[in-house]
Amino acid sequence: MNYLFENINARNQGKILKLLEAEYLTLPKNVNLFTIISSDSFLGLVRTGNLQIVKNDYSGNRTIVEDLNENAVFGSIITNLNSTEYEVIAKEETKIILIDYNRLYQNDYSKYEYYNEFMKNLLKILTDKIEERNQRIEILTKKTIRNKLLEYFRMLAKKMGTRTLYLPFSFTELADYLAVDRCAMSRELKYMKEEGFIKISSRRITLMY
Amino acid sequence: MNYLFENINARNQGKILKLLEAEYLTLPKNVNLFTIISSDSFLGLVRTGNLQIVKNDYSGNRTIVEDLNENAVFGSIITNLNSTEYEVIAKEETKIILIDYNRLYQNDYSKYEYYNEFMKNLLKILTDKIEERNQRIEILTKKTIRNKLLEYFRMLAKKMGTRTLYLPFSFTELADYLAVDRCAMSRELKYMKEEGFIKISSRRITLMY
DNA sequence: AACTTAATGTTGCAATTGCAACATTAACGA
DNA sequence: TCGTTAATGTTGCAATTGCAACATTAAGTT
Repeated sequence: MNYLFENINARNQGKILKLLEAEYLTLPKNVNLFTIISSDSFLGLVRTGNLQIVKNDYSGNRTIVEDLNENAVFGSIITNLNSTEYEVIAKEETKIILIDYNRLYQNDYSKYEYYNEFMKNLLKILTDKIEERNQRIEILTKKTIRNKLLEYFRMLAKKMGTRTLYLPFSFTELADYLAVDRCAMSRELKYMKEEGFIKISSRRITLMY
Repeated sequence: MNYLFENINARNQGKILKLLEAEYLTLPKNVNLFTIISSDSFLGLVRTGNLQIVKNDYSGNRTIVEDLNENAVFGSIITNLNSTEYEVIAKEETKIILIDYNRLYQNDYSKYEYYNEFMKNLLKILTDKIEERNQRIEILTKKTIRNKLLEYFRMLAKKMGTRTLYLPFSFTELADYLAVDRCAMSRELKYMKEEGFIKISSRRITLMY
């Protein structure tokens, strides 16, 4: 895991947040961030709780763009939020920090050695975000629901190092993530169970191959 | 466009490249970078020419991960290349610079003020890469070939600011990009032409809606 | 120009999928 | 605990798509 403040002590952390005029916010459960603030040019950091970035497009489709937990970074540096199509929803009470995105670039803080560390961390986080996107693209690129599921399961299993994995979200959300019809996915999972490929009990899935 | 050396003069550019022990390479047409070098932990910069990062997965599918021209940045900071599945192919003779990825993080160059600028540029480039990925995900998320095509055309048209757009790659490559069967895509394009949605002459496409 | 190779176009057909409509179960709030 | 809402499961059916096989055209090479 990469944290924005990795290798930066609490004191310097505070200095950075002050330099950048960071803003502290608490989002109640099920509240959309954009009902509280209007700007979309920020770098956000989840302190505690859980956030989802959700896109509702004109044809009524709903997609989870990101599912964010403690220490996760979000904002227009990562997702173009400048559209009414996006919602940033707290799935539970969530504490966040917002940093004006422009301040990151405007000033030259290179004289503060810890700021350089901060930038390095940010770089690493962005690299990870790209990797996340690449993985999703990898999955979406598969031509059948079964192959999308298998690719996804394979990745999760690899991350966890076992053949048993826990879905980080619900089946409804999984269907969104894979960009397939939930019912069709449910049917495919049934077939895969029947053929002995996988075992499912609630969100625990075991690969049998 | 964002360049790695934006706002850095030639002299300091040279210093940075020296600090980072950058390596200069020329790739002949149709040559895979990995037939020349073995390391995959680098940050690459295209000086002139054209590169494609292509993935061949185990089931024989071929996908263009990236299509890179002058000033484009590539490497494991953006795409996990640590797999024999990837090829970095020069579509024409291409000059590149390679920087050992680890050197970016290992040392503390914050004393060089231009290095901070360099990091900022890199940050901006990564942000753009994420945006690229998000756009592709947006497209791949559409459920029909027609909607994928329309979403893609819409984005290109928006970029160009007109209803007429030029495909940056061939139809075969477009099918890869959209992750659909080329023949099925060709059929769909025919229908769209017949219905008067679009006009096509070679790679120039005009939106009629 | 002749030849080779790559790209594009076309179509029938079977497989996969989305959609709709509904049943069942789980989760949640009063 | 009851009632409500959200999540999950199920299935028929029509639409979409991938696949295969082949024709045509364009591009590249000698």
